[in-house]
Amino acid sequence: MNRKRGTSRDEWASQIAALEQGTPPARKEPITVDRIVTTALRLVETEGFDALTMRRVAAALETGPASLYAHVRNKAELDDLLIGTLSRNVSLPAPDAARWRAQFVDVCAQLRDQFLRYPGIARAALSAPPNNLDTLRITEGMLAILLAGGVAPQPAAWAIDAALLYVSAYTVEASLRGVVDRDEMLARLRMLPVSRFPHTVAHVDKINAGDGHERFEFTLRLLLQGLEG
Amino acid sequence: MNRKRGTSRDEWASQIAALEQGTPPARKEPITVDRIVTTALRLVETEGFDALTMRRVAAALETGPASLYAHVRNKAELDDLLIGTLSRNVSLPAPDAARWRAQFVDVCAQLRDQFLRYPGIARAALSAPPNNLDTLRITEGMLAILLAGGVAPQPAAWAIDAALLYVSAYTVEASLRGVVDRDEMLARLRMLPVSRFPHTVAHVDKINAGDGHERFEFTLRLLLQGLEG
DNA sequence: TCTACGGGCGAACAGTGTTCGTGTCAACTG
DNA sequence: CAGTTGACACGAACACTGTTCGCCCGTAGA
Repeated sequence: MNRKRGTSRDEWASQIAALEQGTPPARKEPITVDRIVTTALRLVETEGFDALTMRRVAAALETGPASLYAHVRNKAELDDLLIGTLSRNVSLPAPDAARWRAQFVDVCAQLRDQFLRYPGIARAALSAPPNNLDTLRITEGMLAILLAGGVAPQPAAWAIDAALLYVSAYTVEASLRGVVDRDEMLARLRMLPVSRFPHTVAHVDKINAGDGHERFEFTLRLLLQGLEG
Repeated sequence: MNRKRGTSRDEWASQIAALEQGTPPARKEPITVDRIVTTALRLVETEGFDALTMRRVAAALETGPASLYAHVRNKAELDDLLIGTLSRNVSLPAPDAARWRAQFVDVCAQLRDQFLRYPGIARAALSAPPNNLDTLRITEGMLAILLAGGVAPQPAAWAIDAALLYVSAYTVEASLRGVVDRDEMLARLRMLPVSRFPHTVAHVDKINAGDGHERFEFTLRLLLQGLEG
């Protein structure tokens, strides 16, 4: 590719080349933050958060890594944008004092499903929490639900914080669960010496139980049950 | 350092050199897993988990990174060893049915303090949980406390899981808290438009409140309060 | 028409985890 | 005591990572 001084001659040549190809102007559509974010999300969805690399995103956009830094300050900022986009996907209900607990659990479940859809992305959620405006939108919605339910502001704020932390930790662990499968871990638990781990081996089946997100909802209900006094 | 074929001549020279120095044989004490772990822990304690690098550990041991792989399979395994060592530092009480809640909270607080002492190491705890024998020792102890308190096995197992996840998430966030300070975040919260974030700005002081680990113990008590029926 | 500017991007820098092959010492064996 | 063996130490390199520098170029404004 001889790129020596682009005169009208080169332009002429590129126009002719454009005629030859199917796509009309063959002009590469410009890189935008949105294109970066959607590309990154697709990458995380298919290959996991560890595969989310500036180079991989750039390659998927058919460019070099340096091009991304005109639109995104950091990889950290990219991570923030991702969890912001995910947060924008959860819908907040109008607070209903009658069923505030169910509403709260539902919001958490939405967030959980968003995180589970993009394996490992919850690690990013644990590194950026309060700044993001989209995250604040969720906490505001949760606060509205709890206050409508008659919960005092202080316990409400702390419960929201705890719930969000739990959702993140739960999804981080869940996306890790794919690596080591259940049966293998169950077998290892059974190998434990009964002398040192009596209760663990006695209830090994209870420990690993929990089809679907039974465990998840159990914890949240436990958290909410103690509220409102 | 001429290292050409170490004959008895070199040995002789090194013995003489040993005489000159204070330390008797000047023989580099061999690398062991323990030395690696303690060095790594010191590194994390002073510079944080991000500074924990195979190269940094090797440099602190005055060697190259390749030397570590004779004793540690992975960096992941090193991380596991670290959280194992930390777990070994928490002492488990003999279950007392009368004060099972306090005992449970105390164990969690011990783990929390261990994690807080080594900033960021909780991220490693979120990536290795159930395999480690030392972690299982803690869950066994917790299970003993809860069962002694009259909690049913299934809720007990789930509550333990939830508590451990919360401790990890809490400490991860806490070690991040050092980067962005409270006042700055509080100021940003006050800038929010009241139209969109009415409850958040109304109770901004409650949100950020919680001297010490008030928030931490609040959440755990909330979790335990719902148990035992 | 000329100029300035901002995005695109190749190349490079400083790190990272990990492996290969070679060295070198210690202890067991004949 | 001599010789071999095997485990450990480690320099160098590989394939990556995030990030920056500086150049090119196309468009917009004067």
